[in-house]
Parts: sequence; structure tokens; C-alpha cells
Amino acid sequence: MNKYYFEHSIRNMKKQATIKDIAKRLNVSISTVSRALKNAPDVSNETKASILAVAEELHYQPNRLAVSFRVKQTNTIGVIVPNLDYVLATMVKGIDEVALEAGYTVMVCQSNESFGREVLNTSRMLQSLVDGLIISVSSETKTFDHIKKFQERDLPIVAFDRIVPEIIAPNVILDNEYGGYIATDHLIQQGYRNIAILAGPKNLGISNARMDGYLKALKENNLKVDPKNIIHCDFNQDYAYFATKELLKSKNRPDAIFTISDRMAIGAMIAIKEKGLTMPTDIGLIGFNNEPMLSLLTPTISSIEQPMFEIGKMAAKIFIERLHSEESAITTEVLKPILLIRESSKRKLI
Amino acid sequence: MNKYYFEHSIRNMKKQATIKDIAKRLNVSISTVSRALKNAPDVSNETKASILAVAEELHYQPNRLAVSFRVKQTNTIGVIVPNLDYVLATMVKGIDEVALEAGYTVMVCQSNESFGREVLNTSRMLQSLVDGLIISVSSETKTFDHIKKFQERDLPIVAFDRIVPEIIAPNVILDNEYGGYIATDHLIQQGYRNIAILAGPKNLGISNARMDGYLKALKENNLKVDPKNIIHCDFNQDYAYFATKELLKSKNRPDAIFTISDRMAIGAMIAIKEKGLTMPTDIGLIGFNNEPMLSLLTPTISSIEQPMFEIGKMAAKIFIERLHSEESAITTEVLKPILLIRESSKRKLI
DNA sequence: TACGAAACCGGTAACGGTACCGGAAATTTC
DNA sequence: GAAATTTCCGGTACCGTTACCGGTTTCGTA
Repeated sequence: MNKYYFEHSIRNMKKQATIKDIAKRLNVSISTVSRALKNAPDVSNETKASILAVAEELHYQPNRLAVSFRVKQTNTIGVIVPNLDYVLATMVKGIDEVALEAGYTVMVCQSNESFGREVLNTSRMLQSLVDGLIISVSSETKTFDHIKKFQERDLPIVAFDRIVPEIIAPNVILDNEYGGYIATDHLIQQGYRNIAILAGPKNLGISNARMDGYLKALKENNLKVDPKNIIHCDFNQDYAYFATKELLKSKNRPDAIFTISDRMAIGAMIAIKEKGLTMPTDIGLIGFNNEPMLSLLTPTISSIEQPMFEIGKMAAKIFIERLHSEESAITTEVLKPILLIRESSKRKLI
Repeated sequence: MNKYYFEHSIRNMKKQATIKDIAKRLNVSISTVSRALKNAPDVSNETKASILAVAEELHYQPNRLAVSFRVKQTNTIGVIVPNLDYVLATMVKGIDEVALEAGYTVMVCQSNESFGREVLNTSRMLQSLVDGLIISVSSETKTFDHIKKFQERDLPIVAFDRIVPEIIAPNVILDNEYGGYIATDHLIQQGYRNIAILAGPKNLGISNARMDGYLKALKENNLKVDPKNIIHCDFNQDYAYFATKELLKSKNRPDAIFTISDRMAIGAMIAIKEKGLTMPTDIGLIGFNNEPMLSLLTPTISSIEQPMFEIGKMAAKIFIERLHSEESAITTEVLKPILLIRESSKRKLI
């Protein structure tokens, strides 16, 4: 009746064979069994063989929990992502790929872009002793004590995709500035001159980086920056729609739009169509991420593709290296995106 | 020289405080501390308070690994999915939602549609003693020993989305037959009479169920079934494209197509456009899943929407109930999909 | 022959908690 | 005022495995 009462239901689990059972069966000590099982050198081949045989026979399965507890290592990597959209899911798949191969289990948690969730997840992971963390922080996250706790315990961290300077750890990211640059430069090469950018939330690192690329491309091509052409809005189709609608009202309307995500590009596309403008002749459009739907739309939409899978793999690779070495330089891996030209921005023949 | 290099090269694993430390500090026994920490009744309020205070002061964090090891319960749910596409990712989010709230941690693994991966994942999960499994099996999976191992250990299992009769466990699924039925019936109501179905792999449960719905709708409307109108092919845009191309060649070509996934619908759409036919006048089209892109295409494509989030939540809910009760009836929760009518199939005014 | 070094194996103390058992002190009951 | 309860707390045996410290045996070599 007490509410503190912790319920451990008594279920009749079929008892798993342990090294003790094997030892008893062969009249050897558990130490010998333990050593044999991990192929230690100081066990004769005969005993090793017989132990292996009995283990097989009893369907012995090592109790990872006991081992982890004993050696204080779980062989588990905690992965925290804000969500599992196309981009992040693919990155997680990359992490999974190399982690699995290296013998690690991956524990994926979604923070749902919520700081509270992120803290809860990290705390649970810390308690269950993951060996470290690969994280892409939520957009809400402004303080980092929950992450520093890992570092206090000397557990490695790798940040990827959405990174922040406050996390002192190896980073794996896209060259977002370069992405913004090639997108904008491409528009310029196609003859667009009055290029707007839908730049995402103001505080977010990737927003700023992509915008820096945009600015750089304008500058290199001696185009002046019009503040009215720089719109900050949420990563969101609807916001982008309204922002674009607004943009197109002005009499000096932009002749091309670069959106820093594909969802935003779609919002922009809808507004453009509503206005009766056609792409690419009246106006150019390019997105970011290259989500699969883009090539299905009319017109097909240009975009910047990031090597998502590789970013994930790289993050896991660096993480595992970090785990195995004492060295701990803070590196930043920057992967290059590539430009995919489709109908929405292709005004000139090549 | 990087200023962080120095900080990090020192491996000062700050030792975590344990209940032993708290006990020593207060000159009480560890049992008392243990009880106080879980708010057991047989500790006086004063000692309880002082223990809590010291715990706070030492930044005590319970070692979940030790507890799990001791009580043979990890408060972790293993979730295995074939991939993390839109549908499954949303379902996983549903699982996450209720699991987190109930104090469970979720461990998500992707089998990548590979049987070997699935076995590896289940085996790792079994070794690290998850409390049970919520699984959507891979399309490759034909044998189920790896899953039976959970049941031998009396660990609960819930199957969702992709279920198979060989797994004797509670199921949470979409009413796929109903989905197939309302899709087909809708086409018939719109005046289509020669309706083809792209039905997915032959052995897969959801394929067959959706096709059953298709057949039922035809029968109820006294339309005869033409075997040439039933095409089995992979869940895949390209296959669907070629299959549709083939279908449209015949002189008695179908006047509507029901594809059991949206990806297939897109393949079909491309073939239809290539042939110069227009939707919905010349031919009707309806997909399944209601992926977000459908409303962006021209024409917008009708589809069947499943309550993905609810399916995930339901699976987790049932799982947790199962965990807490000895009862073990094999139930099947069937959630209803809904019909979303868009341009591709709307030939009549309502 | 003897002696040191390998080679092989056993005993045991941890790891951090939990759960039971039992017992002393405080409180109630008759 | 003694007996019967409560209330509160300490002691201890685990859980499965590993790491360390020894101790035998075997074997090569002086």
C-alpha cells in the first residue's frame, strides 16, 4: 500500500547458465572458466576446449550486466538527437553501422527538441553508464551542465550536426558555410542578382554558417547585401510560406531564394506558385538537405546534399578512437556538401 | 597549443559517490541509506532527511547498473525496427513518449531489413538484459528462434506494425484490410471500375491484408477480380514504376491504381505521366501511409493515413502493462486508418 | 640431480546495491 | 508494570564476473 513500494514482479525466469555452472560441471574453478571464455593465454587448450564445449551445451550466455558492472564499461554508446527526421535518421544509421561493427551497442534517444528531455536522457544514460555520448543538441539547449557531467566522469563526447561552441569536444559537421556559398554562387552563375535567403532561427549555428556562405558568395561577386533579403524564421514550411509571400510583395522583389532547408523551400515554392510566378524563369529556388521528395515536385527543386551517412560514420569512428586512446585533441571534422542542380534554379544551359 | 588539450589529457575519473560514502559520513549502515533513498517506511524522518542532504551534497547518483544487476531488471525496453523511415520513426516516437513517462529507457536498434542484424541486435539486448522487446520484424525474417529466446526467459514481447503469426505475443497493428477496403471502395465510389493493385511482396502480412480489403471492396460492389490487375512487387518506387508501365500497356488498361505504399504511388505516378494520362480524369491513384510529400505533388495524391503515433503509444502501453502483470492473454489491438482524398482520385464532386 | 621458469589453475575479494533477518529501543496495551 | 507491538536500524548474504595473488605442476637446462 505504500507508494514508495518498488515492484519487482517475481517471474519465473528460466535460469541462465553461468560460469559457475560450467565450472561445477567440469570440476574446475570459475576463474579458469572465465579465462577460458575470453581466450586468455594461461589456460591449456584442452581445458579451453572442454569449457567451450560445455558452454555451448548449456547455452551459456555471458551476463553483460554483470560484466559491465564489474569492469565499469558497458560497450554502449549513447546517442541523443533532437528528432529522427530524414537527415538525422540517416546519420544515426551511419553511427549504428560503425558502432555495431566495432562491437558497441547504440542507444538512441530523441530529445524532441526539448531541453528537459535532453537532460533527462543524458541523466539516465549517465546512470546506466554508457561509455560516452554522441550528441546533436536540441535547439532549446542553452546550458550545458548535463553534458559537462559526462566530461567530469571522463566519458568521451562527440558532437555532430548541430554543434555549439560550449561543448568542448570533437565535432563532426557539414561545411555549412561552403554549402551556403555554393548554393548562392550557383544562383549567381545562373544570372540571378537579387537573391534572398530564408535563414532559419537566428541563434542556431548552422543557420549562421549557411548565411555566412551566402554573404561570402554575394561579396565575391560584388553584389550588395540587401537586409530586406535576409529573413530569419523557423525551420518550418508554414513560416517559410508566409515569409516568401511577404518577400514577393515588395516591388523590388528577389529574383531567387535560397532556403536553408528543404521544408522551407517547399513553403517558398507554394508561395511562388500562388503568386503566379514560374521557376526558374521568373524566380530561382534552391533548398538544403536534398530530401528525396525534391525530385518529385514540379518543378524539381535544386538543393545542397550533405553526406549524412558519412557524417554519422565519422562521428562514431572518432568516438571509438577516443574511447581507445588517452589522447584527446579537440578536432573538428568538416565534410563537404555537394550541389544538386535541378529545374528550379537552372536558367541557363550549361 | 590548444588550451583544452591540457585539461583533457588528465584522466581524473572523479569517483562517483556511493551509498557507502553516505553511510560512512553519517555513521549509519548502508542498509539504512539504501532504504532512505527509496523512501522506505522504516527509516525515521530525521535520518531520512540527513541522508538525503548528504546525498545531495556528494552529488550522489545511483548506479543503475548495480541495481539492475542485483534486481535483474533494467527498466529498459528494447525496440527493434527494420529502419527509421517516416512511419516507423513516428511510431518509435510514440513508444518513446509513454516509455519515458513510465520511467523506462528505450533502446532503439535498426535491423536494416537484415535478418542477421536483427539476430545480432536481439542477442545483444538479451545479454544486456532489457526487460523485454517491442519489435517490428524485418522483411527477411523467416525464423523466430531469436525471439523465442526472450519468451523462454519470460521476457514480454509486443509486436507492432509488421507482425507475423509465428510470434505469439500481443500485437498492435493497423487495420490493414480496412485500409485496403476504404481505399478501393473510394475509387469505386468515384466511378472507377477496372482497379489494379500494386500489392507489395507476396509473403508480407500487411501486403496480404491490404489486398484482402481490396478484394472485399470489389466483391461487395460486384466487380469481378482480374488477376492481371494484381501485381506483387517490392515496396519500391522503381519496381512500381515498371509495374505500372507494364499495366498501362495492355489495351484493357486499369482506370485506377491502388498502391499499398506511397513510394509505390510515386513510381506509379511517374509512369502515368510518362504515358500522357492525367489524374484523376483518365486514371485514379491512391497510396498508403500519407507521407507528407503527397500533398506537394501535382496532382496531390490521395492516401490512407495510419495513426502512427498512436500505434507506438499503444504498443508501449501494452508492453508496460504486460510487464507489471502476470496475466498474459494474447491480444491484438487493431487501429483504424483514415481515408484522405486528394486530387489524384477525386473525379466526382461530393 | 636440482633448480628456476613457464604453464596452468584455484581461491577470493571486490563492484554497488538490495532484501531479508534479527534485534534493541521506544511505545502502546492491558 | 509487564507484555506486546512498533519503530528503527545494523549485519550480511548475495547477484555474475573479473582481477589479482598465490600455489602446483611440468619441463628445460645447468
